[in-house]
Amino acid sequence: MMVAEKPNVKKPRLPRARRRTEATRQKLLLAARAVFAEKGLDMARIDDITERADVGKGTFYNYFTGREDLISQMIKEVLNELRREMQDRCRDLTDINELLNAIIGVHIDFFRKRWEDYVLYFQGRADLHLQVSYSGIETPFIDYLETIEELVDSAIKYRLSKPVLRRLACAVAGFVSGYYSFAVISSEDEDVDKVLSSLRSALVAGLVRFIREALPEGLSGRGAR
Amino acid sequence: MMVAEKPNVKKPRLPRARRRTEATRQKLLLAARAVFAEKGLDMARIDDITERADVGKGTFYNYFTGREDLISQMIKEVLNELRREMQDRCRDLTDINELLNAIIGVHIDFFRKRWEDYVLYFQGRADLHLQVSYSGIETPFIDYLETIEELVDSAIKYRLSKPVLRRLACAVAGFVSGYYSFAVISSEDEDVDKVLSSLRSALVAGLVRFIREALPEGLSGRGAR
DNA sequence: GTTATTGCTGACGATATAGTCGAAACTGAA
DNA sequence: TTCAGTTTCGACTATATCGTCAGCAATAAC
Repeated sequence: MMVAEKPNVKKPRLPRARRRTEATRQKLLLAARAVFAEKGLDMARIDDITERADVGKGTFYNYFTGREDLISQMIKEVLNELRREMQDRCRDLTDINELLNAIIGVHIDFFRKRWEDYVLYFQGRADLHLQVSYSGIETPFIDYLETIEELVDSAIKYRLSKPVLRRLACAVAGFVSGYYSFAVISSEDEDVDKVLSSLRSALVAGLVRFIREALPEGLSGRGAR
Repeated sequence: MMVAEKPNVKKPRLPRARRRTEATRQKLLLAARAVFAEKGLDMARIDDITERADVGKGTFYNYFTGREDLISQMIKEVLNELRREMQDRCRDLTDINELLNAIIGVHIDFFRKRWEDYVLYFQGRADLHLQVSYSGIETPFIDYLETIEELVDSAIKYRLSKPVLRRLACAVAGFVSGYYSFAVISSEDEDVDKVLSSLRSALVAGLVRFIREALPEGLSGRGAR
């Protein structure tokens, strides 16, 4: 007893150490999320992050080359999670109406549960408008738009042109984040998500009409219905 | 000849000097606009601004107590102009459909002509989500929402409740800025404004439906129509 | 137990930026 | 011209923050 499987281990590749370092990385990311939501991407000091993560300052630079790297990685991760959730929830929706509602719904749920990530998403997007911003931020957002496009595209029989799909994606993504950002600052006691849901159908109705008009002839969703 | 009106001047209050200092202030504001659009609110150094305005550093502090003050004033001014243009263009529109289209149209025109102000608008809004941001920024945005609400309210016979109006305002403002922000980063060669206009009617159609449902009974615009 | 490797630390040097302030330039009036 | 009031200037100080690095601690290998 208590003997076997030692000789054949070869290289389990530092299982415990590996877990430990991954934990530190997560501590840093978690701390960064909080600090970013508190002070913004630019005003957050590295010291703030390491102190909140309760690690030495040097440790930060073991995991990231600097603030730019950190932000780029975080945005990439957040957007990937958002994309994954969209894909999961929309996997087999073929009705365009349902699909759009689902896409927006995913965003609502996502933002509600993860305020810090929403702030990151918004701040990152704001930086996209600048002439000099953090590098490596743009492509994740493009990929994110493309995911929406793919979902819409696969739910529509007739192919929409690339530009039209892109417009739809911009409209959906823009509307949700835009509405949310205003609602959050102006209606304290209201249940923002609930309300957003009611407006959601308004937008969806409009978008479906937009799609119908963009199609060559009738035929919107999966068929005549 | 060349004599009169000297004794009675009292104090025209330095008309020329006044103009001169106002010019300096404008130089600073103009420079700040450009620098903010280039580096963002936080990363813009005061030196950047004064240098671009071609004034000494100390001059900056003659006009503003610091960066916070500058940003607060700029956002206030930009939003006031936006509100004024909305009020001008929507003065006597009583059809809710037309009105919503006009409101969105004003935003499109405004943003197109003034990229730096759009960036400022967006960056400022992003900062509203933070726990610590520039002070004095929030109320201008609320006022701006309320202007939209007033316009909508005055175009509808039946009174909508305050929360419903607020939701509409958030939807309109959020949609335009949100769509714009994505469109601008993703479709280089496209005419963003043109496209936005086409999507605009989609949103408006949805919103009008939303309003109809929120009303006690029929009666949407100025009458039966 | 000893050694090698890897991860963690926080004080430190270098740099960058905010805001100040006394002097200079300018303005309009007399 | 002279003068008082006002505006501008930019060198300077104080401070804040970055990123480094030499040493320490924890872990894995032997």
